[in-house]
Amino acid sequence: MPRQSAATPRLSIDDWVSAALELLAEEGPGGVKIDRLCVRLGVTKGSFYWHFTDLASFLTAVADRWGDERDARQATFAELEAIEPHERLRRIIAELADAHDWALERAVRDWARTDAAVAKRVEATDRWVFQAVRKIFLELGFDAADADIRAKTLFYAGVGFIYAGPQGQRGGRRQRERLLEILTQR
Amino acid sequence: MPRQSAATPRLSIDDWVSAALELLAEEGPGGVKIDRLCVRLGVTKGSFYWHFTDLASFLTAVADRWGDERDARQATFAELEAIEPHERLRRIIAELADAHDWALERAVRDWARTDAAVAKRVEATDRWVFQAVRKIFLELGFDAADADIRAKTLFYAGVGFIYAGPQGQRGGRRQRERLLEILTQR
DNA sequence: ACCTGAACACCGTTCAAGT
DNA sequence: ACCTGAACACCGTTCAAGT
Repeated sequence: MPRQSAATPRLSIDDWVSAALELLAEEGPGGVKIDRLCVRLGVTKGSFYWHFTDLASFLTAVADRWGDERDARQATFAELEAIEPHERLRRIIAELADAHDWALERAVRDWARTDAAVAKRVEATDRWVFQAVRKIFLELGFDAADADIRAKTLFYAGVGFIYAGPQGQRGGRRQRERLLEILTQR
Repeated sequence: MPRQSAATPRLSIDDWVSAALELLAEEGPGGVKIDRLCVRLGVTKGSFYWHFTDLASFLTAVADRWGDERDARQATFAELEAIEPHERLRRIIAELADAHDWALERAVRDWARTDAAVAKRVEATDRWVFQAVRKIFLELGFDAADADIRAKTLFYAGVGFIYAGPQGQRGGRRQRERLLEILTQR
C-alpha cells in the first residue's frame, strides 16, 4: 500500500467543492447543506468553517469551478473554427447534447436565479455558445437577421430541451439531424 | 362605506394562496417562507397553522390554484380549434409570449424540480401545449415525423426563451413571424 | 372561528479546545 | 494545520390561551 494512509484523509478545498457539485446534480441547489456535505465527507461542521469563512464564499468556489470547466469546454470548441460550418455545427450540438450532465446543468441554472454571480457565469457561457452558432449561420451565407433568428431557434430549443425533457416521440440523433436540415437549408 | 370593516380583515385560504403566488413570482420558491407571508398579510405564524396543517399542504393548495388557472387558459385555447391552422398557431404563440408572467412561470418550473406533484402539473400543461402545436403542423400537411420535430422546435424554443432570456438582437413579434414562416413552409 | 405568543427542533455560524 | 463539540440565531411547527 504505497498510497496515503486512509486513516486520516485530511480534506482539501477541492474535496469540498467536488462533493458540492455532486450534491448539486443529485438534489439541486436545495440539497447543498453543510450538514449533508459533512456526512458525505465524514467530518463535522467545524471542519467546513476551517476551510471556508461561510456558506457564501464556499458557494463562490463551487461556482468558480463550474465556470472553469465551462471555459475549458469552450476552449475545445474554439479549436473547431477551421472546419466546415455544417460539420462544426453538428459537432458542437453533439457535444452539448451527449457529453452533458443535464442534472448539473439544470441545478446551476436554478441556482443562478437566486445568485447574481452564478447568473453572470451562466449568461457568459450562453452568450458564447449563441455567438458561435450565429457565426456558423453567417458563414453559411444567411444575412445578419436570418442568422440571428436561426441561431436563437437552435439555442432556445437546446435550453428548452434541458428543462422540459423529451416531448412527443423519442427523438435522438436522427431528429437533431432533421432539425439542422430545416434550419440550414437556404 | 358599505363594504366589510377594515379593522378585522380575517383571512381566507385564497388570501394566503394569492400571497404565496406573488412571493413565488417575486423571489422564486426560496422566497416562500411562512414568516414572509405573515408579514405580508399582517398576522402571526399561528394564523397560518390554523388555516393549513403544514407547509406541504399549503404548497399543494398553491400548486392547485396555479394548475386551475392553466386549465382555464387551455380551455380558451380549445375554442380556437375551428380557425385556420396558421392563424391559430399565431394566436397561441402570441398568448403564450405576451400575456404571460414569466417570473411565475420560471418559479413554478424551478419548484417542480423538487416537488413531484408540481412537476406532474407542469408536465401536463407542457404536453397539452405541445400536442396542440403538433396537431397544427399535421393539419398543415406535414407527416407525423415532420410535424413532431417542428412542434418540438417551437415548444423548446419557447421554454428556452423563458429561461435564457433575450439573446442577440432584440426580437419581438417580427422575429416570431419569421420563425413561423421558416417552420411552416413546405 | 380566527388569531396571539411562547415553546421546541433544524441548520448556518462561532469558538474554545483537542491532536 | 485540521478537526471536534458545544453553543447560539433562524425558520417550521405545536399548542395553550385569548377575543
